[in-house]
Amino acid sequence: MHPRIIDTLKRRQLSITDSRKKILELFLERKAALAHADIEQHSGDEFDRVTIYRTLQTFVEKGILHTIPSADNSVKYALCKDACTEGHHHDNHVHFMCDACGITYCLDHVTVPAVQLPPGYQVHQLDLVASGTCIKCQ
Amino acid sequence: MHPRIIDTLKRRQLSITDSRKKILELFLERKAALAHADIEQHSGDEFDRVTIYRTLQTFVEKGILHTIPSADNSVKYALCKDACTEGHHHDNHVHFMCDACGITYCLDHVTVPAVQLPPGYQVHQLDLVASGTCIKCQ
DNA sequence: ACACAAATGCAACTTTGTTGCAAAATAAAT
DNA sequence: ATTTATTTTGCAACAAAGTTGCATTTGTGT
Repeated sequence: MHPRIIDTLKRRQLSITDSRKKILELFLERKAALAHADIEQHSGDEFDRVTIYRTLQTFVEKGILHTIPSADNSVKYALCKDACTEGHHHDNHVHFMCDACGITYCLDHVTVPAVQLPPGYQVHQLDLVASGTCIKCQ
Repeated sequence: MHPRIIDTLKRRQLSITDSRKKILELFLERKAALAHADIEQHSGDEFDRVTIYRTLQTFVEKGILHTIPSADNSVKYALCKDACTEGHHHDNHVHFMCDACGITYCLDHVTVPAVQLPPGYQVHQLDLVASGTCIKCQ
């Protein structure tokens, strides 16, 4: 088991349960964004669907995961960096979705450039999703 | 009826039907992005749910509408500018989603800035969604 | 080991999206 | 203007995705 799992849960005062450990581990080892359906498959009927929904929701609320918007009604989740505060991710990194393999990555080292909005608009969050061909699918 | 409706449909060689006229009119008069559910409500049981799904799909394929990604599993649709070619919108404008009133706008005059991706990634599309407080909700 | 709190699983349900096909509406041809 | 061909619609049935309440189980702190 990945050493960061217990720590991550304890720091948020979350009970340490099998499903939470397993789901966190999935994210830590895959290093890519996962949709609810992906988790359901890879956890092999170990947990109830409802448990997965609730776990993902809790992880987002506690700042362990963040959601990645998509244009096809399939929200994905990805690990927040530790700096994230609870509730949102503030580091505004770019997401990349590969059209070929379908994998979505957080490009942690690419930051979203500033945009100049018309006067009167207050921005709280910026999400930039790039899609195309990833480095493995060239 | 808005004068552009018939023209927009004819140019794409689409049959001119009640549902298509009505749905196009909704977008033209609201000037904001609409989700499937919004359309279902505002067309008042006039059309079958299936017809709305198919109409939206057709409009996206024909370049009349484009989709706006979201992080909450509720894809929205918005009118393409006339310059759009069929299939996608190429003008890469910014989208703004207001947390207060829930309305999503296309900011047609704000373009997505270039981002420098790591070598090996080929970008075909960039989507930038800003969220916060819109000019009416300050 | 015990009591309390929290999380899970189950069942039932709602909402959302899809598919095939007959009926209806639109477009094209005569 | 009427007929024929094509396209679109509505219905029904279904599949998938997400939600809620509640009893049972699991985890936490003493």
